[in-house]
Amino acid sequence: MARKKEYNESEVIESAMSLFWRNGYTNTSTRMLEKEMGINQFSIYASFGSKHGVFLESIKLYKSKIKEITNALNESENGVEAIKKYFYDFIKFSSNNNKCKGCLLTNTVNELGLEQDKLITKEVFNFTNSLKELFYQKLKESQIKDEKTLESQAAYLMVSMAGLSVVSKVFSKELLNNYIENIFKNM
Amino acid sequence: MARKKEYNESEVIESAMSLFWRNGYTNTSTRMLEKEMGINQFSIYASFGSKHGVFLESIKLYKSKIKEITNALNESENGVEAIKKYFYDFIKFSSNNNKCKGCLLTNTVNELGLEQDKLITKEVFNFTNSLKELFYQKLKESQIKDEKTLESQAAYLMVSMAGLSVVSKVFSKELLNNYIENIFKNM
DNA sequence: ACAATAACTAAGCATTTGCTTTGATATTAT
DNA sequence: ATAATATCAAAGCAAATGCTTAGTTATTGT
Repeated sequence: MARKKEYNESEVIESAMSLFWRNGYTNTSTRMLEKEMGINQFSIYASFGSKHGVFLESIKLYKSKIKEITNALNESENGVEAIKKYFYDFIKFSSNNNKCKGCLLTNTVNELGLEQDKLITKEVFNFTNSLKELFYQKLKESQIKDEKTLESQAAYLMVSMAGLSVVSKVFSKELLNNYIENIFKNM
Repeated sequence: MARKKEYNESEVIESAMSLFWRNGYTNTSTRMLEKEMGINQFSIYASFGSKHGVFLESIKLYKSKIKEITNALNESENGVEAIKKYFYDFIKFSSNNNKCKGCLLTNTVNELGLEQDKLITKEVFNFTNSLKELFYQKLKESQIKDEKTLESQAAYLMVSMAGLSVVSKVFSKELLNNYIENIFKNM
């Protein structure tokens, strides 16, 4: 019959994801993808259909990666301390030779806006909502607080986390640590 | 002698700034600028040299605009309450028919990264540093706290503000209000 | 009135973009 | 071995990008 592919689709997506994460969607050209993925345009289009197709697969991979640290939070029994650890875990997760790349999902929404890529937008809101829910559960575990306070604090932490995912790309580790410590000082 | 310009340079920069603010640098083309500024490419290049030149003028204008709300903070005597007001003022400032466009400076750093446009990067750090300093002064006015705490809280508020300038583009007014209220709950 | 000159319109330039086509190469079942 | 066919490399496509170059039009001091 026919020849076999010389590349592994999930391996080349790993490189693509890394490139999108560093440069954003628009500033990543198909020529750059070609180079980074190590396969040529024909193969990219044969496997993923379009640049956007490669991007969607990259997003999928990203989500599976970040799931590891949300799982750690989910399984922890340290309540609010576990949430704090989640903040620090994220910084480590998104760091690449001492520089944070932020969160691929929030980066994308920030770059393209809420309207341009509805699919990504939906992914982001799914993620932020479940994160808020997760924070709520963990807060409840370690604190005796009324419903309203729990809800308010969970929402606050979620927005703070979204903020962190962006400012982490710019500010020093020192400032970020101070940021996290102050957030949790009065939790 | 010669003919006079039919447009006012600071007027057309107002439109350019608005366009850059909404779409970002890369996603604003010279054709779009032409349309929005109401003058054609020849005139744009005659007046500002390049797309980047138009952008720098837009940044200049942006800074003069945001200065109004930092001035309000500077002149206030309400200490920490004035800082809180600054947070709310910013949201109002960046709102355009009920949608926040964030901060043009942080948007740009976020889009282009710290390396690509050193001039903008410098502007941003000048701004964040003076904002931190301003927060420090206002905290000092209304609180009896040791140097270290003041420094830490000022830095925390500055990073929170930077975070707000980004997340404001995405989350609802309700979530943003809750975010601000929680930040200042324990100040 | 008119020459001088700046501002205008619009066409055009090279480069880069996402994507496609072409034609060769390699691998498979028979 | 060979026919079939999926993979590859490389050239090519139309559209969009930032920017420039004619060539026309309007306003000015004399």
